[in-house]
Amino acid sequence: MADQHELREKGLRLTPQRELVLSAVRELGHATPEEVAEKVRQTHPGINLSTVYRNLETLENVGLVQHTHLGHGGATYHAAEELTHLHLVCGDCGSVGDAPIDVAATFVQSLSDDYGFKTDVSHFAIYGLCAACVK
Amino acid sequence: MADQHELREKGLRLTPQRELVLSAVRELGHATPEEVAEKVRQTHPGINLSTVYRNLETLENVGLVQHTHLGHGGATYHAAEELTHLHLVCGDCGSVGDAPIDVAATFVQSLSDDYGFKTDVSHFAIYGLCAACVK
DNA sequence: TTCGCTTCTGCGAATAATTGGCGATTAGTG
DNA sequence: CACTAATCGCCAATTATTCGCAGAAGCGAA
Repeated sequence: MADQHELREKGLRLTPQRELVLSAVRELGHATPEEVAEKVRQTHPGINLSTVYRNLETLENVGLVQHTHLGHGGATYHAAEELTHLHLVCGDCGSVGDAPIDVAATFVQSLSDDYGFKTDVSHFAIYGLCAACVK
Repeated sequence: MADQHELREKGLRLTPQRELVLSAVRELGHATPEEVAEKVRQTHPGINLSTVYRNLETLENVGLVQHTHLGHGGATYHAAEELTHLHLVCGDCGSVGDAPIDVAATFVQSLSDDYGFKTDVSHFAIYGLCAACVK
């Protein structure tokens, strides 16, 4: 596994739990801590929820994963690599759609030019109504 | 107070608590339920947190206030009238800046044209780094 | 003004989500 | 192989929000 490298390079110990959490996040795409825990437990039942929370936080600190707030209470986690899209959260049906970040390019640019605000497009959910619910 | 009208027109009973919650939201601009409760208690100490939560929800249902998730866990509430700006949340210092919604006009338009997604610009926080923290 | 129906409120318990403490375990180093 | 510090599992503690219920109050009608 090249995983070994990537974790250890960040100064982290390579524990099975850590690897499992990371790969669960990668496989799931979007996931809440609870969902990550569930996924991990499919193969390794003993893993504690606290451990999942702590590892998500650790992995986030070293930049391997990131979280987004999709509106409700809970955060959802992504692998850092695949943060190439925006989240379109439907306030009605709750679905989460994707759109390429390019759509926001000019918007981000204006915020930067006009306000000096550097938008973190990846950590940023967009609320509204999806096409299906608009009808 | 014209307040009487606006609440009763929506089919709500006009209770002191309700009015207090609404005016607290208006005075505070942004506020968490907790902050609203605190504000209200400055003049009327007996008011329960549950009541604040319930009234915020009720007021939201009739469109007088709205909530936004600014990233952490808690929601913050606004009066509906003043929802003419975006929230620029700084992930570093935690500050919440404002920008007129116009900045997002073309962005919103693209999402609508390309994805049929109707963005609720008012209920939508933007993450990033504020000008001060970028330096 | 009083009456009665229904909506609110206060209170306390119940839930959910997340965090923190602590002793036991284990990765990584020499 | 032994040692030290990071990490884990377990569980109690927080924090945020919701729920159930009995009593109080708003408001239209008599």
